[in-house]
Amino acid sequence: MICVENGGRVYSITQLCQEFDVTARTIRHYESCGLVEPARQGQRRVFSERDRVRLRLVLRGRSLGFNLSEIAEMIDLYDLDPSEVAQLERTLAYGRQKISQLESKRAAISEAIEELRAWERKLGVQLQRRLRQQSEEGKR
Amino acid sequence: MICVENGGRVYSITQLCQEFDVTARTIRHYESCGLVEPARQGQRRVFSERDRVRLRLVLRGRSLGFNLSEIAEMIDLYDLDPSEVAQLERTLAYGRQKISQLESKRAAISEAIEELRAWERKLGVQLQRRLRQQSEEGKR
DNA sequence: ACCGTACCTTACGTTAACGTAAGGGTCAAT
DNA sequence: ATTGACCCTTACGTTAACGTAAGGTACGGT
Repeated sequence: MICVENGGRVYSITQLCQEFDVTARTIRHYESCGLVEPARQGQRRVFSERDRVRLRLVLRGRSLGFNLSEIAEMIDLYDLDPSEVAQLERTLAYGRQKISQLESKRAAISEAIEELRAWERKLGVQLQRRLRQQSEEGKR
Repeated sequence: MICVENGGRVYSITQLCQEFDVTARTIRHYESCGLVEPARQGQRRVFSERDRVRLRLVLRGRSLGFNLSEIAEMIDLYDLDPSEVAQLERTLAYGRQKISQLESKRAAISEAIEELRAWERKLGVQLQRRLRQQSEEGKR
């Protein structure tokens, strides 16, 4: 069931649960942390497209080993209107720090991938040897 | 203080704590999970080079958002001697699965980096504009 | 009128990954 | 002989991130 409200597509909590494979409890928890800010129709939460995007960002951050407060700081970078220059500079500096943090994480992952690939090649060779041995035994 | 025991460099718990910036409790916890297996001199733990490598792998995995049991499975791939071919194939399949998991994580990180970089460029432009405005005001 | 479904709040429970305190051993140096 | 550094075990405490149960609301369909 697709819902639209004054021009924007909106989502119920269970729709988002199904899309991202999380429980409602999880999304409500994220709301209580300020990670999403659904509107209300009576009691019910009404999630906007923006909420949906933020939810996706939260889940991505979570899978990368950030905790929810770090994630909050990071995604809050995207929607702020810093009036003071000083504030703007601090924000920019913080963002750059986060970028380099992410880059070193990526480097760590790349290392891990390379190591596992080397391991895989080694084990693949072993496996081939074993299989040939077995077929030799089969001929006798 | 550098210690060597029958040909191999060994480490005390505090040496590893300092090197990797973790507490002794953390390392002992990893031992209780089987992530490191230090020898003993009396009561004291004696860590080998292998333990040190494994500790490094554990910390890397942790920073990438894996839990300790996932990490255990992954680093145990490196030192096993699978006698049966079936077991070897299962192990290889598991390793390949982990590789693709890591690859999708890397892709997610790359996305996050790109988004933040775009954000940074945008904010940088804003900042320049503000600074020019300020210097204009200064001239008057 | 009744039911089922979707949704809500409140609040206690759980798990992983340690933190932290208490009490004790060993050994070299003063 | 005592002190301080380093290390140990045992065991309860803590935090984040939800899980889960209990009880209630709203509403479209039969």
